Amino acid sequence: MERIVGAALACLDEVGFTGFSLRGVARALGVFPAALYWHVPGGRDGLLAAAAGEAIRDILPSGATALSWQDWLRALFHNYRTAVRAHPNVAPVLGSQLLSNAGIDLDLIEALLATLTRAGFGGASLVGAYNVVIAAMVGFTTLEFAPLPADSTEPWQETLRNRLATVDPARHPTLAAHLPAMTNRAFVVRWHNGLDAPLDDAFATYVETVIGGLDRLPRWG
Amino acid sequence: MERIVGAALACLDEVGFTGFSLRGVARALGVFPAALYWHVPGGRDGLLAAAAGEAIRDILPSGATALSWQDWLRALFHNYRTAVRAHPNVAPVLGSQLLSNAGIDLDLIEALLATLTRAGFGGASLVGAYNVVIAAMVGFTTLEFAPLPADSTEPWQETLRNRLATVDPARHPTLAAHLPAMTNRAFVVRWHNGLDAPLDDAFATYVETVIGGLDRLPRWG
DNA sequence: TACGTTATTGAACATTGTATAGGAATCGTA
DNA sequence: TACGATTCCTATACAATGTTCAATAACGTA
Repeated sequence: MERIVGAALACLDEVGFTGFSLRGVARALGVFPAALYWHVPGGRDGLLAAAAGEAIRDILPSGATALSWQDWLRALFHNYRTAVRAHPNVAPVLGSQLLSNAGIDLDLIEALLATLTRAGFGGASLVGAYNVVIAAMVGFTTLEFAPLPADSTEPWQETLRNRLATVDPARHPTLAAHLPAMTNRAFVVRWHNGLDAPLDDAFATYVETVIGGLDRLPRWG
Repeated sequence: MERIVGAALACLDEVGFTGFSLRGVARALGVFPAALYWHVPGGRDGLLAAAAGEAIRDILPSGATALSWQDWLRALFHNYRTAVRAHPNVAPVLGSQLLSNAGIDLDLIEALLATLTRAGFGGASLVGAYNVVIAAMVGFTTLEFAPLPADSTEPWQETLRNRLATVDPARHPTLAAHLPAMTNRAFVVRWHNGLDAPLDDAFATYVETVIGGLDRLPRWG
C-alpha cells in the first residue's frame, strides 16, 4: 500500500497528469492491474488522490509558537509550493480534487486555526480567514504548475508567440508596453509553466498581498 | 464550430469533467467522432479548452473608468465567479489548463493592466500585481467548484462525516470548537462543493483580502 | 493438516482518443 | 454548364484504458 502510492507518485512524475494510468503503475509494480483494486479504494481517482496527498505531507511549519502569525503563514505557503514543485504533476490533482482528499491532515487544520486565532480572528471571521488561506495556498501554485499541452514544443508555442507578437499598440497600449517584461513571467502570456519558468517574484508578492490583506481584515468573535 | 463548442459546454454541464468525452459531444451533434477533428484543433483537450474559454467570455467589467480600481477588481472577481457558477464543471479545466487557453482575451488583459496602472503600479510591480490578480481570481473558484467523487452520496460522505465526528478535542481543540461552524462552510471539511453549498461569505472575505493586500503593496515603476 | 482470510491472477467488456482512407457536398472559375 | 479543388463528413480500424468478476494462489492460525 505504501509502495503503491509511492509508485503512483513516481508514475505521475514521469508521465504527467494526462498520461497517468492505473495500468501504468501496475506495470511499474510488476503486477496485474486488478490487483490494485484490492488495496486502493476509489480506483484510479483514489490512487491519484492518495499520491497527491503523499506529495504534500509535512508542509506543516515547525516551531509554531516561535513564529509570528505572519511568518507562520509565510512558511506554510512556502512549504506548500516547495512540495508541489518537487512533484509538479500533482498540481492539477490538488487544485481540482482537494475536496475529496480523504487524507485530511487534521494537525495542519488545527495549527492553521490556532495561528489565525493568535492573529486575532474568531467566530465567523476565523472561518473566513481559514478559507482565504486555504484557497490562497492552493490557488497560485495550481496555476503556476498547470500542465502544458501534450505537444509542448512546436505548433501551439509558435501560435501563441505570433499572437503576442502582433499585439496592436493602438488597441492594447498597456499590454504592448509591458509585454517584453511579462512574456513567460506572467500568467496567460507564457508558454512555459512553473517548472521551466518559476514565478518566484510573483509568488512572493502574492504571499505578501494575502498576509497584508489578512492583517487589515476586520476581526471579531 | 460555434455549435461544436456549444455542444461541448452542454455536455460538460451534463456529464461532468470526468464523464466528458469527445465521442459524447459527437453523439450529441449526431455526427461521427472523427468529424470533430476537422474543426477543433487539439482534439479532446482543445475542445475542453474551447468550452472553458466560452464559459468565461464577457467577464470584463463594463464602464471601466467609472469605477475605482478597487471596485473594478471587485466586479472582475464577481463576474468570474458568476460565470464559473453557471458552468461549474469548467472549474477544473480553468484551474489546471489556463496556461494553454488559446483564446486569450487581450481586452481583458489590457483592461486589467490599465486598472492596475491606475492604482499606481508600474514596471515590475505591475507585473507582480497582475499575477496576483489572475491567480487570486482563478484560485478560489477552482477550489470552490472542485468536483465531488463520482459516487457522490453514500460511502465517502459517511467516511468523511465519521472522521470529523471523532475529532479529539484534546489533540485538536480549536478545530473541535469550530467544527460545527465550519462543516460544509469551509474547504477540506465539507462534502458538498460550491454548487450545493456556495461559499459566498468566504469569497467576499477573500476578495477584500486580496484588494486590501494590493492596496498596501509597495508600488514603483 | 485443514480452514478462513488475504492477496493476486487472468480473462473479459465496454468505452475512449485518435489515425486514416475514402466519399459526398459545395463552390469558384472557366 | 462542366470541372477541379476545397471543404466537410463517413466509415472503419486500432491500441489503450478503467473496471468487474470468478477462479486461484499464498498464508497465518487453530
